[in-house]
Amino acid sequence: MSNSLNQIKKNFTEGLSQISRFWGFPKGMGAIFAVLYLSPTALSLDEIVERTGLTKGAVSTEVRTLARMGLVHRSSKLGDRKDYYTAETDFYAAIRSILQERQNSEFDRAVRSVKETLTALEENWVENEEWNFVYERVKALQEFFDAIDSLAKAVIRLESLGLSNVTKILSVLK
Amino acid sequence: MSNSLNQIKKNFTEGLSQISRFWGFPKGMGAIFAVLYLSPTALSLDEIVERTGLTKGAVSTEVRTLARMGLVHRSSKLGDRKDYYTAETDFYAAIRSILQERQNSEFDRAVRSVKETLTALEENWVENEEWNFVYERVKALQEFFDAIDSLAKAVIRLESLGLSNVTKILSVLK
DNA sequence: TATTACGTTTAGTAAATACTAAACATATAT
DNA sequence: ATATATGTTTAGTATTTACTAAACGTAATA
Repeated sequence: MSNSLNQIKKNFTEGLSQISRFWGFPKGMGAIFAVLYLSPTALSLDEIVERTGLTKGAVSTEVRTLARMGLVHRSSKLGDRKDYYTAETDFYAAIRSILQERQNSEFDRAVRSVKETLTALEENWVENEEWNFVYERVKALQEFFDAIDSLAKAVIRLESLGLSNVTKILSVLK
Repeated sequence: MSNSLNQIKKNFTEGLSQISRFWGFPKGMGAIFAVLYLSPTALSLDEIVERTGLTKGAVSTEVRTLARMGLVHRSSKLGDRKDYYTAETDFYAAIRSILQERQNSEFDRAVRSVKETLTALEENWVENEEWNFVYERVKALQEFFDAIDSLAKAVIRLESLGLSNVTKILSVLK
């Protein structure tokens, strides 16, 4: 029965919605990506609305952030003023894109505040045990963040190298 | 002035709170970790309450999940029935612990649903173009998740090797 | 056995977030 | 110029999540 495929698609979409929520994104985002990912053709905004059950407004904004993350692509057909959307299928590229997105934003500001703590400690320096202790700890955290940062940058640089290769490399290390 | 150190600590705590929220954890968790991290001595639950401004209930539950993640450790002093808490300072160990925690939980269940989609497609197979298309896509996603999974497992295996070393290795690759 | 010192659980509240419905903006077609 | 088709923004609502206040459980002490 042909209905079976729709049922399967629905299950898949629900699964991706959950995964989306798990990573701290709205579940609607996962659903939108899922319907695009399973569609052989590019979909218009209204088609996405129809298949996800969300409203135009929600789809409009969420599809934009998906595009900014590089998980979907917006295109247009000649002589048709609708926008059309397709899913990115190169997930490694998408990961790079997401990491790059995160480089800026909230996170960077917060990490910077750790570095500021460090300089504040240096500038108002008082030689005593606790001051030393706090300084060492903050410094260690800052170095950790630096390491994370360079790891992220390294991953970004892996233009053509699939994540699976990285996995192989890591498994050789132990 | 000695007050300055408290001010610096407060800024630091606020920074970690934001970082915590950014990664999808309650900001209170970040605050709790921060005060423990900057304390030279182990702190009791009530001391944490005092320094974070949270209530006992909140600290009680959040300190427990921090402990489960391996980010703090619970200990007790002889002849004192309070529990005492300290921050984990080996962040690489903590990362491993968090990854391990996530192995189970929500995420795994969702990922499994993708695999289920795949078998559902195989079992109800209908030979046509769309069916093939959907199958290929779902399969590609499933392989991607597998890669992520083995990457996580590889990282977990890196007992003694610091993340900073991984960074170096990655930077050599490009 | 009653009291005290703790940690945990629970029931309710406040705050944050995702989403809806509808007004709006803009370009195209009539 | 008016109407139509489209995407966006906005204002409000519903849902979820973090947190509070207080009751509760439990073990140690008196």
